[in-house]
Amino acid sequence: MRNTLDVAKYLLGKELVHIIEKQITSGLIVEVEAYIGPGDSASHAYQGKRTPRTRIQYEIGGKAYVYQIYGLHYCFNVVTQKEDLPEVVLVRALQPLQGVEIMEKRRSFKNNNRFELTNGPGKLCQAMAIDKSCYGVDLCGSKLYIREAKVKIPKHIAVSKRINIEYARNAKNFPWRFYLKNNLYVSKP
DNA sequence: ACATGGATGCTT
DNA sequence: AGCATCCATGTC
Repeated sequence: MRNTLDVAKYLLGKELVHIIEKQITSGLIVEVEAYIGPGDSASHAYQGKRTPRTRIQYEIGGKAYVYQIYGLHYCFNVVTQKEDLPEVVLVRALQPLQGVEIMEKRRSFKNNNRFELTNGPGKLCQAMAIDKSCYGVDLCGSKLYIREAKVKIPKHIAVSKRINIEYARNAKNFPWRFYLKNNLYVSKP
């Protein structure tokens, strides 16, 4: 079985697809972070915390963990492990592929830099219309799913510490952020 | 550098 | 019940 750090790296270059009433949007995953359960003080499941929000993290891998943050934005994660092992990969940035105009409309995107359409966890959820209704969705299904991309992009993986977890005492410097080197759609730290 | 924003999960 | 927190973003 793959550990979550391997899954995180594996997901880079894969295509995330969301189909809503024949409106297709998709993008290549170019930036991710791993959140590794009970021992990770940055994880929502730190110390085995079970709440209505984290429930899905304890189910079998391959499902969507979506949560709202700051009352404003959603974040999309992939549950990665077997039952009762709450580990996830947060998707932080996409390289838009299909339905760019739909995404721009959802984001009220005007004269902005095209690299800023989906270069952040909240931005990509808005662009892909991922919200609470996607909580727990099977990512091997046919509505919101991840697949091997037909388009291939360079897969040189860079590593860094995770973003915006200064509160996470011991875990804040863990090198669990992975992104594609030189890819312009990666978020700006 | 700062306001925004509300669900979430703590503590009483 | 009340309250501090937060895996951002956009605009200042």
